[in-house]
Formats: sequence, structure tokens, C-alpha cells
Amino acid sequence: MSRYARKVSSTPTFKRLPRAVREQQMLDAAVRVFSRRGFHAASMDEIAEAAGISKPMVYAYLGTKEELFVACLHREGTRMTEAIAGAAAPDLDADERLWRGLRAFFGFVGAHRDGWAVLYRQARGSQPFAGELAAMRARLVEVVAGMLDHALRARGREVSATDLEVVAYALVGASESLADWLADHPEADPEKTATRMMNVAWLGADQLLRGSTWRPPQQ
Amino acid sequence: MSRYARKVSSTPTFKRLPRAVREQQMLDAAVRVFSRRGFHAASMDEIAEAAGISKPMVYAYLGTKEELFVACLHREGTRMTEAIAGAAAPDLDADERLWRGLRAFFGFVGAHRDGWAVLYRQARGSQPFAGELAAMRARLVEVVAGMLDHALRARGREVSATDLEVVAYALVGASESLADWLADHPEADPEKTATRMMNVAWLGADQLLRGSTWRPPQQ
DNA sequence: AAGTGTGGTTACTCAAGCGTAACCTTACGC
DNA sequence: GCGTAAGGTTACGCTTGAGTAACCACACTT
Repeated sequence: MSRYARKVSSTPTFKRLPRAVREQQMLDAAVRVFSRRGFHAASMDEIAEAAGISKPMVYAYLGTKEELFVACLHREGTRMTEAIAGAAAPDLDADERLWRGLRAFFGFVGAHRDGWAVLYRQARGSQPFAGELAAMRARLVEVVAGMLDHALRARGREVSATDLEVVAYALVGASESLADWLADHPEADPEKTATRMMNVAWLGADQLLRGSTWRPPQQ
Repeated sequence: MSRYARKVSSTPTFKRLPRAVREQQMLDAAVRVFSRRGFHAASMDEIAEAAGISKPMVYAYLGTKEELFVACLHREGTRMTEAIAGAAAPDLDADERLWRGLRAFFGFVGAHRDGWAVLYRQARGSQPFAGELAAMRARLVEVVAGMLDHALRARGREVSATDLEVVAYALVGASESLADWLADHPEADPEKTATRMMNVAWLGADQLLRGSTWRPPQQ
């Protein structure tokens, strides 16, 4: 007699599902639990239960807790980046592209309020995920910087790569910040938030594109 | 004979220090360790060792791990807010105040690179600390919003509280984002970063203050 | 009908690390 | 010089939860 007890599964109870389906269910559950509890406080048991499956299956398909979190981050991140990229076609004017990109971004966050936003917030801190996150942000920054660069060249001007990067970084940061605000204000309208962001971003960027700069007083 | 072994402390080895001093040493150590490892991966043992003291003393003075983290956050947060508040005297023009505030902010972050920035990043995610962090940010947002409001009234204009809050939120977010960038680029100059931020922020804000707005195309 | 691989389960192990009980010792007020 | 509180230590206990070993069963080939 083995030391493991046996259970006669009198009822075959539930459906067997193909791996791809189960993986998505698990990711859905993981995103919910990680969001509500935070990475640290979330337990694999709870995630498994929320997914309606047993823990070893989670390990079998998605690996360790960290790997699972990275998988969540990756899925959500890809969805978001695609939503934005799909909206901001490269053949439009700079302001039109920026506007559509922002609208897509805030629309996405609004639709995934407690999903994406909290995941994203989580990832900023803990080293293991910082890399994954940094890569996502880097793509966004690159896109924005490219946009600005394009607009500048169209006006016959040129700016150092670092300057562009920093401005892009600031714009992305401002957007993230407003995304947090949006996630915390369930009544707020994503579209309106996008307009507000556009106001801040474009009016500033527009000035910069025109060549005006602010200089510190008397050194 | 007790079950605890005794050690004849042949050498009285090290100095006894008053509580206030030890607390600061512990906080210094905690900030370093939390920064390097992250809240989750940091262990109380390591913090105690880094502080050159034994674990029970940490518990005796600063309480549980969470309480310790909050204490770190609180100390660093207070230092920062005071640095900013001290720099941005309320009797100056809006742009001058903004400039000095930003300079103080980036100066602080530059000086505490791996101290403050990572602590701050940590706190964003995990629920227990979100409150503490939110309070800090709320103060900053309030200050910025107040500044904008003041400048607007001086020009005889008025804007809804929500609009102000959102713009302030965006500016604070952009600054935080650049602070992250600064923390990740050891060679970068805080002063220059502040100037860059000022360019983005002020040129945009200035336009807004003048009354120009961006509107979405054909609804 | 036997064989195999994929989907599934229960019931563990085992390390990490928070928090503490019990005990020592020196400074200082009285 | 003596009591006591404040500063300090060692050596645990005990929970939590990540990760796994061992087994089950159905759906398919062949």
C-alpha cells in the first residue's frame, strides 16, 4: 500500500480541456488574484482555485510563481502594445498619431482597470520583473521619440537622441500617471482623460517642436 | 541549566548607543537593503546585520517588517517633501516656483539615487504601502495644482478643480518618470534633468495658462 | 485490447524567514 | 553600592506557502 491515499473519483465531475484553453483560464485567474492581492500576498493555491484547477497543473503549464507573473505581464503587455500600435498608423500627422495612440492607451486601461493597472504597478518595483516592464516601456518611449523626431525633421530641425528620449520618457510617464488616476477613479471617462493628456502633451510638445525653449534664470 | 547557551562576552566588543542613534542606523540599513533586494526579498536578518545589530533590537525599536518599511518610506518621504517645500517659496512667480521645486526634487533624487527611487518604486505596488505613498503624492499634486490655480487666477481665468488636479497629476507623473530615468542613469545630471522637465512642463502649462487648448478632430 | 500520452488529482516535503522567549550587562539615579 | 531600566544577545518555534512525487483515467492510436 502506497503512502498516498486513493480517491475513487465516483463522478468524473468536470471537463477535460486542451492545454491552450486552460492556460488562458489560468492567466485570467492569475491576473485577477495578483491584482487584488499583489504579487507577494497572492498564493499559488488561491490562483489555482480561482482558475478552477489544481496547483500542479499550474506548475505544469506555466511554471513557478515568478514565471507565472511574467507570463501575465507579457500577455497583458502585448495586448496593450498591439492596441496602441494598431491605432497609431505611421502615415498620419504627428498630433493625429499621438491622439489616437493616447486614446487607445486610455481605452485599454479603462477596459482593464483592475487588471492591467495594478499588474503594471506591481511590476515597477520588484527586480525580477523590472526587465520585462522596462522592455515594454522602452518600446513605447521609442515610438513616441520616433514620432517627435519625425515631426521635427519635417520642420527641418534636429535634436539630440538623448533630448528626444527624455521628452518621450516624460510624456510616457505622464500618461502612466494618468492611467493610475483613471484606474483609481471608476467613474472617470477614458476618452476624456485622453483629451486631457493630449492637452498637456501636445501643447508642450508643439512648443518644443516650434523651437521655443525654457531657460533657467541667471544660471 | 537553561536550554539557552551562554556566551561569556570576554570582550565587551562594541559600544552601546542611545535609541535615537540606533534607530537612524537601522533605517539607513533598511533603506539600503530594501533598495537592493526589494521588500519581498529583503530579510530582517540581513537588515539587522547591515545595521550592525541583532534582529530583536530591530523589532524592539521599529516593529515588524511592514512597519519598518513604512518607517523608511516615511522618513525619506518627509525629507523629500521638506526639501521641495523649502525650495519653492510661495511668494515667487509660478514659473520660478516650479523651477525651484523641480530642481530640489531632482537634486534630492540624484543625491539618494538608489535610496529613494527604489523605495518609491517599491511602494507603488504593494497595497499595505500604497496609502502612505498616495498621501505623499497627494501633497505634491496639491502643491502643483495650487500653483497652477494661483497662476490662472492672476490672469483672471478659472478652471474646474478636476481639470487642475488632472494636469497636476500628469506633471507629477512626468517628474516621477524622469526621476526613474535619472536613478537608472548614474552619469546623468540632476540639474540638467530638471531643466528638461521644466521645458516639457512649463511650455505646456504656459500654453494652458494662456487659454489655448487642443481639441479632438471631428469628434 | 493493449499501449501511450495528455489532462488531472491528492497529499505530502521542506526551506525560508518572521517574530519571540529567555537571558546578559552596563550606565546611572538615589 | 545597589536597584532598575535601557541596550544587547543567542537560540530557538512555528507558520506559510512554494514546489513535487506519486498516482489516476480517459481518449486516442495501432
